[in-house]
Amino acid sequence: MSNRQSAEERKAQIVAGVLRLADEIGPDRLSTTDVARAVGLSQPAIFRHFPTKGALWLAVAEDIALRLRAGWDEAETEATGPHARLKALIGAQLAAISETPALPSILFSRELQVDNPALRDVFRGLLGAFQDRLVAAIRGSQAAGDVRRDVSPEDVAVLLTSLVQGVAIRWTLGARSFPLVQEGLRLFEVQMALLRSTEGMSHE
Amino acid sequence: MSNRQSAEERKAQIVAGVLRLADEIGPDRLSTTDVARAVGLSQPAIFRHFPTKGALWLAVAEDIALRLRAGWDEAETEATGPHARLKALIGAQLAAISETPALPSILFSRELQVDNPALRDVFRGLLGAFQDRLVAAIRGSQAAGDVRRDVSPEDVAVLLTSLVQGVAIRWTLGARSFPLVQEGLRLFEVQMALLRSTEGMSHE
DNA sequence: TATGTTAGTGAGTAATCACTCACAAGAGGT
DNA sequence: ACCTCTTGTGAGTGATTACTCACTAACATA
Repeated sequence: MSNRQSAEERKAQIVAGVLRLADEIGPDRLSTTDVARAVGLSQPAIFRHFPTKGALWLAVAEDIALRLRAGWDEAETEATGPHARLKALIGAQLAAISETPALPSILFSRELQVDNPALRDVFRGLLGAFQDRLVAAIRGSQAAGDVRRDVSPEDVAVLLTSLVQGVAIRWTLGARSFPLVQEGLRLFEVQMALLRSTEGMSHE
Repeated sequence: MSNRQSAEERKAQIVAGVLRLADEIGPDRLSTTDVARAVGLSQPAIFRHFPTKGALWLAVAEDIALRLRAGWDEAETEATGPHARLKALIGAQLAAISETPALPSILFSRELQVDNPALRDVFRGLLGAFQDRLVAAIRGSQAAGDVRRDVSPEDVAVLLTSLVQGVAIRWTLGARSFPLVQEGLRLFEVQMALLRSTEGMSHE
């Protein structure tokens, strides 16, 4: 009846199924029965591949982390110049959310916030890593004279990640009725125009 | 054994209990049994006051809406001058999140995102109303020459709400290890300094 | 072809969920 | 004291949850 597959393939299928269902019915509503049906397995088969539901979530988080970091790497290697690098990083993050729309919800799921501290650590580390890359890119922009030097790179990084998160929240709550990446990058340019202003360049 | 109380008081107690528990164990993890125990009632007593759990959530949303709007009103009446008005609005929002820390989680709960469209409408309306107040305040700031006129007030409002949400996310994920209002207002001033830059004042 | 390993199943488990129902008891008016 | 409305309870409902167990069938290797 059912196709027998290698454990590796099955795990990947299950993780993909969780991500799809987390978006459709919510991360916390998600039951192992739902996952099994989505993948085309019996419910106990899930536990053949993951010892607990928490372990399954951890695998999902690691999959997300992998894809996010890959997106950042690609953005940074392809971009030329400090402004392009910043824009590519922001764009990569927006694209990742657009392709994995369950991401914001997972950030606030009880699984992450309450039940699964390990999951929380993974995402905390991810956000921190993104922040670090942004700070580095912003320092580059400041050195190139593309961003005024009288604001701390850390604060700028926070403003930019906030921008991404804010757009993502509006996108999620607004039934995803506008193109996330496009709107996000438009606002990014607005913010960058503010940061590029010449006043204060020769501070101190 | 248990204190008999008026329905009005009990409803308020139950709503307060939901808000507290939503923060402690997550909005979706929350069961009517938990709520009952928190208030000191039997579990069926909850359904004496609210016909369904969804109705209970709606009452919670209306309580939140009431308090948020009251905070905005107070902020706007007490503030003098366009800058103070903007700052007071942002501060009120930060304070509301700080006092009701379950707020961000509720925004992404399955109850709101999936199960309870009415709840979703309430919060969507709330966010829209806040945005409108911000836009009005920003127009005032632009008229007073406190904010440059070559950026659209709508975009500025989005940037500022994003700032609030971004700080709130960092605060939530970071185990609330920094003072939310203080850090939020600090970043607000950073952003306002960028928006105050003189370049482009005599546009058009 | 024989054998050990691994991916799968069907039938359960105890716990928990929102919600119901018949009934008890406090409070106010007369 | 009596009546009535309202707030409460104890016991129970069927549905759903994560997870287990005994067992089977597909595969790789010899």
